[in-house]
Amino acid sequence: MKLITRDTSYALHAICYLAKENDRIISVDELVKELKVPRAFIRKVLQKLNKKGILKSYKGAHGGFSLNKKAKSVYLLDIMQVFQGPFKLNECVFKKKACPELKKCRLKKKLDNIEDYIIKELKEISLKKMISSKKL
Amino acid sequence: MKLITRDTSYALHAICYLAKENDRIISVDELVKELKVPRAFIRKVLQKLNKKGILKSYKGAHGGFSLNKKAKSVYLLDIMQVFQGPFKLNECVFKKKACPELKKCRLKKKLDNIEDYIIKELKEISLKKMISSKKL
DNA sequence: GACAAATGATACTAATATGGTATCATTTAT
DNA sequence: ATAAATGATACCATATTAGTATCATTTGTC
Ligand code: FES
Ligand code: FES
Repeated sequence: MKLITRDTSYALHAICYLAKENDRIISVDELVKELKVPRAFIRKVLQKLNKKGILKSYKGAHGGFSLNKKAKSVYLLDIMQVFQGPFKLNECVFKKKACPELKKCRLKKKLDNIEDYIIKELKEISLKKMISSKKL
Repeated sequence: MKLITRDTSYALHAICYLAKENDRIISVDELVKELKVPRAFIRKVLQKLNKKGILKSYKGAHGGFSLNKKAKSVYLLDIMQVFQGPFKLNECVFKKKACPELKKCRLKKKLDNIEDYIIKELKEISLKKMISSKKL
């Protein structure tokens, strides 16, 4: 039961590396050397982040990637959702038909509360906080 | 990105039903009729819960299942872990070798904090709370 | 302009997890 | 003895995750 998949993990580490290097353009080659991650896989990850506007890409010789936003306005939740889609604790599914007890079910309400909390937490963690050396 | 799989969901609903019926022995047939869930699947789910000591089973004619614990001492986390294994936000994996920055990595620390929080939350939700009609 | 160095786009494969089914063995109330 | 139940297991289908490979396009440099 994991909340963060491999691609999200690679993305996080790549983005953290980029953030620490400020606006330097960094090639896939450099990232592969630094992070020891499969080249083809990380390329796909970076391209996706570029399409979502989190990274900027530079084509051609001496090309590469850099952050497209301030480190304090990139959030963990956003990165997770790029690769893992929207967050849903429990769909409350019984086959095809809508859950009959939806309105009075306490379980569903509890789960929704937890979901809201997790989302709030993940939204508060900015890239800046991640790479900071300060506590919390 | 879902935190609760289908089998956990079925388990929760079955267990809630059992809890509401106190110590009555309830057959798979009854559960299937009540919950409209695939018979073979729910059987597997119930057998697993029995092995883990959360349910008691009664074989033979008029057999079935009942709760093996007080509703206030069965927790959501336990049920989830029966089907989904131990909770791990992020394994911090770079291929086979241990993560080199494990000790100073802030990202890892943040994720661990979130993980701890989720576990704490899920541990606090007892079956009794789930089926209660009171708030929170 | 030729060329090399980079990313863009896309299609493919392999491994694992999830969701579900089927079958036969065993136990037990009647 | 028999029918009604669970136990144990093996199997199958689909989706997701993880990873690879290939060719097209862009761009700096000689
Ligand atoms: S989760 Fe749907 S009624 Fe409980
Ligand atoms: S998660 Fe391992 S060094 Fe950051």
